[in-house]
Amino acid sequence: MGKQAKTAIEPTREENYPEWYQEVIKASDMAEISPVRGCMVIKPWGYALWENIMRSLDDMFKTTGVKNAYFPLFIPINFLEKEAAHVEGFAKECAVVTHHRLEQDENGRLIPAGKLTEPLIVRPTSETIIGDSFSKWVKSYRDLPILINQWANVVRWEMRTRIFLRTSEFLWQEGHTVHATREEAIDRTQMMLEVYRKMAEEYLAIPVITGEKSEAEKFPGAETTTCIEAMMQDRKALQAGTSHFLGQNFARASEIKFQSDKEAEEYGWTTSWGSSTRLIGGLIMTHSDDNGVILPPRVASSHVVLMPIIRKDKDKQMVMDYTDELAARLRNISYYGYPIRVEVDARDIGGARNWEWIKKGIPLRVEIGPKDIASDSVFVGRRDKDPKDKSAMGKDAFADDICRILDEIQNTLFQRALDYRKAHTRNIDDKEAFDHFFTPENKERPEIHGGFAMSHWCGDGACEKKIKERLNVTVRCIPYDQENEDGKCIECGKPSGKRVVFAKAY
RNA sequence: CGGGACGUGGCUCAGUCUGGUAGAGCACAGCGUUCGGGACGCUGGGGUCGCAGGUUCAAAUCCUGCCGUCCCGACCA
Repeated sequence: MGKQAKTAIEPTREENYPEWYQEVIKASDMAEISPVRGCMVIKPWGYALWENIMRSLDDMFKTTGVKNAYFPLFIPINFLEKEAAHVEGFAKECAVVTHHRLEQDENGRLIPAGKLTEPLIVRPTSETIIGDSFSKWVKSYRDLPILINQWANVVRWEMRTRIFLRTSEFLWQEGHTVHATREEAIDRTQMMLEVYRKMAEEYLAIPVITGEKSEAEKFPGAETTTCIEAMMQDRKALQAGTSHFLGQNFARASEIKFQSDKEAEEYGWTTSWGSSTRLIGGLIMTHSDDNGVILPPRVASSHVVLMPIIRKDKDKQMVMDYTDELAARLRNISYYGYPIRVEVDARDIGGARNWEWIKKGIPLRVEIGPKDIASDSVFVGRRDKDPKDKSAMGKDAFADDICRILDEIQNTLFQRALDYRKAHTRNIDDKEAFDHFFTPENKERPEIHGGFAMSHWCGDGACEKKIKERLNVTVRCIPYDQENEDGKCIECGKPSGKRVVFAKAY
């Protein structure tokens, strides 16, 4: 009769969202903070999720003709210097390597010796180092387009870190392309944004708004930055992927030039696009509840856990055989081209076993005991339903139906998230209503409030800045999917032809 | 980097004000009883009290510095 909490995670989302987030991750065993400031250890349950995300994205990239390559972790400082806006954007958060040797002092302490004549930065992003290679690879229009992606770690020395959402080191992919024409580069930017939208919505079950960033929010050095924006359960916006049209800015900086079919020397048109382990943070904050993580089946670390229930020693062999046989059968089933991922958990640790898997977010939990076996059935719990809501199914029916059930869970999660976003998205045309929307009732301990305000904006950075200073609300994106509509800027009242998404952001 | 809170077994915390043998619950291991159940009993393992100095006969406790975590801000995927 232990002290049984109402929810597996404390505090609840309502009570303290940021702390809930930390606790959910801890309880799921996906990752932990490391002894290194701002860095995380991604544990197997979290890394499996990342592997599935990587695999799906990688397949999609390759379908569009992109090939993988790898570029150095270290970048000479003068490479970064080449693009002015880029310098301004990244210089402050660069980790710098200044020495190449350690020597022991009299106390046995290791002291950096061997100062580098040219310090190196640890890549915060790779436009410049990849641009250097591209400048050598591109001679003629016949060499174009160049379509490259790398899976890598990057370092941005952030002031404030949050596991998965903003860590000093994080894992990501960065795609870099060069094209002969502006139009082709813009097409590529859009194409990759669509890959991210698809990844978010169809795999992670995170509904997103696609659009363009404002001048203030765009990538340093980009001509335009496009993005996917999602609403978390605290109603803040999370940028979950970006695709940049870089114009000729980086081509000029890195001397990416080619001979056109008209025999003229021209600068290439480049793009870059990235998504990171932040997606995992977004997934957690979109779907998880007060009992822990909920993983969408298409990227879930595992799909189903089989939990044999063994009451008496004499049953043990029989129950285990039945379980192992079902595990093998399920592993032979293909779900979107890959085998069903099955865990068998035979630990005798009581109900804690069941709750562990709930907190880890596995889509399906299956209990298998002598009673079930007698009727050739299994006892199934779904993570998109209440923990107590479990039901018996014929074993064959379960195996035959598992893909459909997983899809059902996938769809439920997406629909739930979409409904939530819709419920907290408003068209707001009145400044007072706008301010009220973004102001918590309780200023001391702000409750979950606000959401996405679809409001008119004149496009002036000054208005954007005023709103940010007053409410800490920014233009998250200028959505593509909307009709042009005349209105007045929510801040200054000047005419505007479009609504934009205003929200507090991660 | 500014403001605030905090740092004691894996986790949550007591002990700090008033210096005097490091504690509890949960978790973990063993045995037993239970169990379609986030069980119960007994036994046991595990902590140089974030780090480094200082004061003192004596420091988790007092002083100084540093490091880290969380929250709010500035910055950002």
